[in-house]
Amino acid sequence: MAERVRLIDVAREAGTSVSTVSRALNGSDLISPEVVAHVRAVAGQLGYRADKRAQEFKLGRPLTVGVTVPDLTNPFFSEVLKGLNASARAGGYRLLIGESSEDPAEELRLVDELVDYSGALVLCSSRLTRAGLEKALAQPVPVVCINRTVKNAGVVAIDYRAASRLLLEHLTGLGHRRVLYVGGPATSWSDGERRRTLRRTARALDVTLDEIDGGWSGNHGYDAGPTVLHSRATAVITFNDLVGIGLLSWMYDNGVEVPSELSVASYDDIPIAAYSRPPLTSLRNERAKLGELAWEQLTKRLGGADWPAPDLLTPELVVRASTGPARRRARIR
Amino acid sequence: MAERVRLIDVAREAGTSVSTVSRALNGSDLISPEVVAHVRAVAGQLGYRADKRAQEFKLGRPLTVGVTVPDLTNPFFSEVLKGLNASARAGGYRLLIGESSEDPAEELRLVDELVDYSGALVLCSSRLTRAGLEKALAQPVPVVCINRTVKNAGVVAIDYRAASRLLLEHLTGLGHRRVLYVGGPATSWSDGERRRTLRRTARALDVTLDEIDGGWSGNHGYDAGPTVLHSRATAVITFNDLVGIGLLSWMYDNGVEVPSELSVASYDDIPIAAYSRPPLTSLRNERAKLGELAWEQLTKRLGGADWPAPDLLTPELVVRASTGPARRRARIR
DNA sequence: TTGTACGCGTTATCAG
DNA sequence: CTGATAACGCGTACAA
Repeated sequence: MAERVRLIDVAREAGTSVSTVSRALNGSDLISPEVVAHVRAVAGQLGYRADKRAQEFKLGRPLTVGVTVPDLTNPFFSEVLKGLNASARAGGYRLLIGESSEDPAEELRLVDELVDYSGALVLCSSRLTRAGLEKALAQPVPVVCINRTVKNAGVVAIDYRAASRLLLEHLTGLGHRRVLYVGGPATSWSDGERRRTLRRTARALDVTLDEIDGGWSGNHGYDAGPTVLHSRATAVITFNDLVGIGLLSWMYDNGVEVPSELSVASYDDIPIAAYSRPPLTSLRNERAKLGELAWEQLTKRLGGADWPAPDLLTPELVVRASTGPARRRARIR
Repeated sequence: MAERVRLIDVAREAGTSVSTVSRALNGSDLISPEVVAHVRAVAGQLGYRADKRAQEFKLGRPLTVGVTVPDLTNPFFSEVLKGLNASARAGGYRLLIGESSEDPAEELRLVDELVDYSGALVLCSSRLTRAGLEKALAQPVPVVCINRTVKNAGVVAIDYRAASRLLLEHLTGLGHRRVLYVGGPATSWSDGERRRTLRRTARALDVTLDEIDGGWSGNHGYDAGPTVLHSRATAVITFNDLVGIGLLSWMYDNGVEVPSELSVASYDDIPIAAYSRPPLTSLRNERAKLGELAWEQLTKRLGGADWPAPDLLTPELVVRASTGPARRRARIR
C-alpha cells in the first residue's frame, strides 16, 4: 500500500512550488508551457492523482446529487435512476442513493442525511406529507421533485391528465361504460393524480368509475382478483403494470378470459408488460427522461437561474391484447 | 439562505473554544458534563450541524462505498443494491452508484472514478476482463466482487454448481434427456459459470446439452424462439427469468404449448416469474443477501482482518407450471 | 479539564 | 509568470 502522492511531493520532485503544480495541472491560463509540460511529466511519473475530496472540499459544494426513491426494486424508479445517473455523470456529478422503503419518516431522515453530502437533491416519487416536503425544501440545496408537484422546487412529472384520458377513451371506444381502478400505495402522489384525473375524465365521458386500494407489486394485483371479479366493471385500470400482471395472473388461474370477459389496462408500460399473457395494454412513458429532465432543471438552477416551469411528459398508449370490446361477463361467482 | 453555522460560531456563542465544542459534541471522555450540556444547548439553539464532508476529510477515508452494476434496470442488480444499501447504511456508509452499461471499458473508468470518493468498492457482476479486474483490485481500497470469483478480494456469489444440478435433476426427473441452454451476456462471468456447471452436470446425468447465445432481457428470449423451436431439445434453461418469460411469450404467440410441448426453467426467480403464463420454474436466490454479505465482508476487511472465505449462496428450486414431463413435440415447423 | 495551534490536500489571493 | 501563504471546517496533539 504505497503512500499517496500529494501535490507537495510533485512540487518537490519538479523543483517548484505547489501553486505552480496546481496551476499546471488545472490548465491555468498564465503559465509557461514548458513548466506545464515538465510538471505534467513529473506528476505522471510519480503517479500523482489529485485528491478529489480535498478539491471539492476546497471548492465548495460537492459534485454529488442525492436521490431518494421509495423502493430500489421498483422498475419504474430503476429507469428514472438510470436516466438521472447518466445525465448527472455527464455533467460531472455522481449519484448518492437513498431508499425510503416507502416510509415518509424514513424519507425525511434520508433527505436530512443526504444533504450533508450533496450539492443537490432529487426526490423521486416522494412519499412525504405536505409538511414533510416543506421541510425537505428548506434544505440549503436545490431540490427537484419527480412525479410530485410543489412550489419553489424543480418539478418533472408524467402528465396524468393526458394519460387517464388516453386510457379511458380507449376503453370507451371499446364500449366499456363501467371501469374499476385498482390503486397504488396510499402515500403515492401519482396514485392520487391517477385517481383524480380518472374521476374527472370518467365524468366527462360518462363512465362509471369505481376504485379500490392496492399497492405497487404483482401481489397486490393478484390479491385484488376476487374483488375485481365481483365488481360490475367490464374493464380494469391498474396502478401500474406489475399490479396489472398480477391481476391477469389471478384471472387466468380462475378461468376468467382476458379480454373477452374483462379488459385490463395499466400505467407505465415497463418492458415486461409486452410479455404477459395476454400482453398488457399500457401507457408508455419515458421514465429515463424523467431523470434526465430532473438533471436539466438542476443544472439550470445551479447555474443561478430560477426554477424552470414544470416539465410534463405526455405518455403514449400502447394497445395490446389485454383490452378488447366490452361484453357482458359470462360468469359471476 | 442563512449562513451556515460553524464550529467557531458555536464556540463564540457558548463563550468557549472550538476544541471544547468539538469534544462536547463528539462525546469526548474528559470534559465536564455541565459544559457538554451548555455547548449542546447552544449548538441546538443555533441550529449547528457539523460539516460531514469536512469531518470525513479530516478523519481520513470517506464513509462511502462505490458500487458498479452493469445495468440499473436489471431486477437482479436492483435487489442486490437494495440489500447492500440497507447494510451499508446501517453501518454508517452511503452508496455511490455507477452503471457500466454492460461495457467493460466503462466499468474500468467507473472504478477509477468512484475510488476517488469511496472507502470501499463493490463490483456487482463485474464485466471486466481478467486483466481489467487486476487493475481494479490494485486500487487502494478494499474491493468485493459479487458473482465473480477472484483472489485477493472479497467474494460473494451464487453457488451455480448447486443451481445447475437442481435444474437438471428436476428436468431429468421429468424425463428430459435433451436440454438447450439460452445464454446471457458474453461478458458475464455468471453466464460462464452456468454453462460450465450445466455441462459438467449434464455429463454426469447423461443429458445432451446444447447452448445458444442470448442476453439478459425479454427480447433476447423472444428472439431465441425460432432457434429453440427448431432445436431437438424438450426442455430449455434460460439465463434468467426475463429471458425465460420472453421465450414463453414467443411460444405462446406461435402456438407452442408449455410445458406439454416444451419445458422452460430458469435462474433467479425474480418476483414477476410467478406471474408469467405459465408461471416459471426458477431458482430462487437471495439477491438482497448478496449485498448484505458483501457489506459484511467489507466491514471485516475494513476492520483490519484478512478477506474471509468466499460466501456461496445456495439457491432453491421453485417448481412451477412451466416444466412438465418430456413428450415428443407434436409439431415441427 | 480547557484552550492554542497545527494539519488534512487543495485552490485562490497577493506579492514579487 | 511564479512562489509564499491564507483559507475551507473540522479534530486533536500539546501545552496550560
